[in-house]
Amino acid sequence: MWYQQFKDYLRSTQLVTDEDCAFFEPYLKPKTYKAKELFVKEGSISHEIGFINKGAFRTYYIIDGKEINTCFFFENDFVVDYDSMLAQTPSKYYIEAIEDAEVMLFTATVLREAYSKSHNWERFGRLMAEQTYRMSTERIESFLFMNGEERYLQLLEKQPTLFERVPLYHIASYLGIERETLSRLRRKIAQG
Amino acid sequence: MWYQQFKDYLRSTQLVTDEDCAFFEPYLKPKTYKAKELFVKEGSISHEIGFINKGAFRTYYIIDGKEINTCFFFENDFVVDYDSMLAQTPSKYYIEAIEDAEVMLFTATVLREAYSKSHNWERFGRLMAEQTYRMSTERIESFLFMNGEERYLQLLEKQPTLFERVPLYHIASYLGIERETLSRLRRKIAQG
DNA sequence: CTACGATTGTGATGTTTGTCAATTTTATTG
DNA sequence: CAATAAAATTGACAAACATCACAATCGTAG
Repeated sequence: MWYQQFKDYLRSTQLVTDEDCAFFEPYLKPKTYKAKELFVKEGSISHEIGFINKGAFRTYYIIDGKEINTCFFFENDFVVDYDSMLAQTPSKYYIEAIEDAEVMLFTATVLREAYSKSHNWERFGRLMAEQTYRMSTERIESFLFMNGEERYLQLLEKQPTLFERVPLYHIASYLGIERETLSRLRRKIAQG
Repeated sequence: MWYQQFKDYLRSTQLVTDEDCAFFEPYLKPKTYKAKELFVKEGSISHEIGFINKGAFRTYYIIDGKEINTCFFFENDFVVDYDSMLAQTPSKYYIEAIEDAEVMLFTATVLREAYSKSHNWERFGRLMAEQTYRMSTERIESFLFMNGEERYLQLLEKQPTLFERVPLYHIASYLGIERETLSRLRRKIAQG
């Protein structure tokens, strides 16, 4: 059952009690997405967060008619335009299912209410924000410290599963390089 | 008086009560830094956070013997290697005073205690983390969306004061370009 | 004022990566 | 299985930026 997976995930964090979980229960809405369906559209303000039971999403923006990926989400991740949700400003991104997906939806309003009502949820929110920040720092550092080749090799090591589920041209744009450049890079590395 | 400035800042956020503030008071330690003095050294784990009453700091790392700036702090900012403090891992950065500075120091331990004791402080922590995350996202986007010239123009518009307090070669490395490139860029822009 | 160091600017040249156009390989669908 | 679409590769060329070497300017201690 979908809700169970969410609950199991929350329990595993050891941050909230069963009682805290129960608060959310009535506000959860299951939803499915077909591959290529949009979760967030550029220009819209994000009011919903999804916990992914199954499937995958990508976040991308369009510049000069070209799609650039900034983020991938998988099982047990929260799919959300965190930035747009936090600031309540129009999203600069699209979020698209790249596989058929099942998510549990809840609204930002409910989340904020949980933050207000429960110190535990507030802490949960802080830790989520801190974790998200650290991931984003890592990404900045990868751009500052490394060149395209090093970023590729690091990604290969850190998220090998990404390469099984996502085509290379999506990964290239995530790495901040052109798909042609990634292709040449891979040949160079393969040849030694 | 130094503490007053910190208190005024906290009040202005409207997130914590006078009582919440009072909790911190006994743990605050004023300290001065001379220009070029280090606040954080690469390899150390950050246990302290500083509220800046006066002065400026920069965060940089060294790669191939070259310093690269990632961040500047000024009055009413918290100077801290947030990443190292959160994860309690050795810092990858140096933080250096670039002007004589006065800060109010407090420890990460005290902050965590405040988080536990007070829902208000926990919320404060969440909002800080969220804000920091958003700033870091903006920086990532500036690298993905823009070239050196566009990053320069954006910085000029968003933080004009930076250019009055920080030499151009520091700004160049913050923008991710060489100082020569920035110089050429500025000439090109000046000429139209 | 003068001299020195710090900062900024300039020219010549090389490297890296992007762009465009085309082709090959792989996956998907009727 | 053939037809078609999607993904990956390749080569030729252009643009952006780095590097190195040196010159000009600015600010400040003596």
